[in-house]
Amino acid sequence: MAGRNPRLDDVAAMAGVSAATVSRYLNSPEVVAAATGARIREAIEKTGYVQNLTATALAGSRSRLIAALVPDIAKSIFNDTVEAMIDELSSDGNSVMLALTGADNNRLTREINMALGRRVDAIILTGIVSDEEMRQRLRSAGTTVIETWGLPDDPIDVAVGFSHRAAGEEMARFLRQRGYRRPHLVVPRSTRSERRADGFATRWVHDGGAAPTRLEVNVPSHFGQGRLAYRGLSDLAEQPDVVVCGSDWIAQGLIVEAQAAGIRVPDQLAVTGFGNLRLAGDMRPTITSMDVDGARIAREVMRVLRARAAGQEIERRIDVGFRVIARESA
Amino acid sequence: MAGRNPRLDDVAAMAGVSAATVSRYLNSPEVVAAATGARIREAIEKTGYVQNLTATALAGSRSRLIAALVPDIAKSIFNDTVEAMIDELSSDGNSVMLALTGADNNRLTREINMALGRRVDAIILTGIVSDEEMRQRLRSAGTTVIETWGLPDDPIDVAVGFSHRAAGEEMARFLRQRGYRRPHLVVPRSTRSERRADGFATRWVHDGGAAPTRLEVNVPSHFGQGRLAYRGLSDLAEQPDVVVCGSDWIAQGLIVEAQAAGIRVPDQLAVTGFGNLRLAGDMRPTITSMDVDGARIAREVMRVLRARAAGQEIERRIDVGFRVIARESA
DNA sequence: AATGACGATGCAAGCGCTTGCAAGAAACTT
DNA sequence: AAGTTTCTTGCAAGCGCTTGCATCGTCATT
Repeated sequence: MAGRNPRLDDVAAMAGVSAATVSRYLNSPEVVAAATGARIREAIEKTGYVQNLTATALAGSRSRLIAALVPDIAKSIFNDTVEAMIDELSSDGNSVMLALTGADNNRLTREINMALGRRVDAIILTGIVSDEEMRQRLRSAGTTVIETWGLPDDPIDVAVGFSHRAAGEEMARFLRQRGYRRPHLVVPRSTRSERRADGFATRWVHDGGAAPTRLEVNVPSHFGQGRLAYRGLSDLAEQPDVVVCGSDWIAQGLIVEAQAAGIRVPDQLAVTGFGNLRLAGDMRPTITSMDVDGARIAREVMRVLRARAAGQEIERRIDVGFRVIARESA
Repeated sequence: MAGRNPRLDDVAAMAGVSAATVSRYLNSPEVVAAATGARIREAIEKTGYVQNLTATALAGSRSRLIAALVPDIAKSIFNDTVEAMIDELSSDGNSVMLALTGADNNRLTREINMALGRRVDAIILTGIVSDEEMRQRLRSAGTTVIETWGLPDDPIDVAVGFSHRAAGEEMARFLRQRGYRRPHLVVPRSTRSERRADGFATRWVHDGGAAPTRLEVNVPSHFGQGRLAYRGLSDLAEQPDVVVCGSDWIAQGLIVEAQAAGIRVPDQLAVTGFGNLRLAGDMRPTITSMDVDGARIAREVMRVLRARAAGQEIERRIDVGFRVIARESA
């Protein structure tokens, strides 16, 4: 090797053209003459040239970098969405900066600043940014900002998701119709889960039921919390006939604990989850859950991004809906 | 807003210093005089300046961008490691480009090129790059390359992991000592799993056992494959007394299916997993598994990165080991 | 044959920051 | 008080690419 990475100039010199032409060939091959293109291709091959995307980003107007901020990836309901997004984005020639924000506002702030500093083409948020100052900051940054999974009334920029409240209501309707009468809610302490629980309760009462009992659990949720939730049932004055869990993990943990105690699910106690994770369909009994099409969210996000790149207008709120998946557990 | 983002110049002008001084303040505050620093800080505040890290990367020698390539994140045993790494890296002021490679060599190639193009400071690989040409390419790229989870004899650059063969041997020793006699291996089609299975078989035979039977399953592994594996048992001439699964998911799927068929675990059939995922300790029965300290891997990776950044030498192979976690299932 | 129109390429001015070198000011030495 | 050393800061040349404008053939058109 010549000691340093080959540059555009080197390729240009070898192909006998100017750097500008090589640049054009790289970005829109159709504008350079076929013969020239062939020579350039050959020169690239020979020199082992790799375009320096940092320089490209600085000189051009796009960075082809997208920031995705998620709470976590170890046990997240969003992973399918995130995975699908990363997949699609990179097939489109983008790189994805993944940042974890946890439940911590400081980290969110730090990562948003980082993203802004890298001049990303878009910031994809999962979960809700509640800090009003930060929302304002993002609005004025002039970057495309996509909030996912939720569907705020007034998105920062564009939102792709569904109404958690409506999802809660739907679950209430479903269980009521199945004949359950005493639901108990296990609610992770996250805005979204709480909203679903509220929707459930409102609807349930509206339909003539008694206000459901409710247990709050910490996030991120996992099996252990389901077990805890099961044990918590004994504190209740009246035993529920169905436990509505904020995630499939909680549901599964609760089922395991119930079964260990000799309780038959769903005969003696029904259980529902949320997220329709793989495990929901694979455990015994299979778990009744609520499905959100993560891949669909990813696709809509891509549609927004492409529209923006092409300078087209796009609706600000995109509802991808949800649906109850009835299985054995309720 | 003035129509465009504020630049270093703007801050400099407002603070009454040159751009160079502001740059110095940003990168090593201690070299600029305290009073000047204060003025600059104020100017930054007022203008709302956000350093353009693209330009920083181009002008400087570091990009503070790290590429992490993983097979997937939806159902990966690596997630804890990846999460811990992203966490630590971003506290250190780096951004992480996460790319998914699947099982597909083309995608790996594409993402490595992308990373090289962005002039990342390091590439962190999870899983094994088997393509010799690619290994060579990475070697000559002059970037820090860290292979994780595995421990090849001849790393591309640095490797942080453990010997899968040794892990397999250890499991064989453990089960033999517990008195099991007829193991059956459920092996995902990945180099690492196969290596563990080979280690197990070799050791088992060496210790006087009969060669274990073996079932291969596709990756990525999940509960469903465990169920399949359970059903596959009936094809065996002789029934095993313990099933050694390539992942905790497979183990759990198999247990669920066995229990549904009325088989008691571990009395009638013992099961082991791999990865010591959360679920291993949370299901009933709890699953005997093999633990790899993902956070430790992340820490070692960070140590390598810091050493490199400081220009220090570092060992090329870092063994983080593993250990059997004995629980109820075997 | 003269005139446009058009396609292909080159020129050169950035994009916003870093950093080696040098100079002026301030603080010590002797 | 002159000579050193140590701090601070500014100058200016990059880092490697993109892109508006200009140029120059080449064809098609009249």
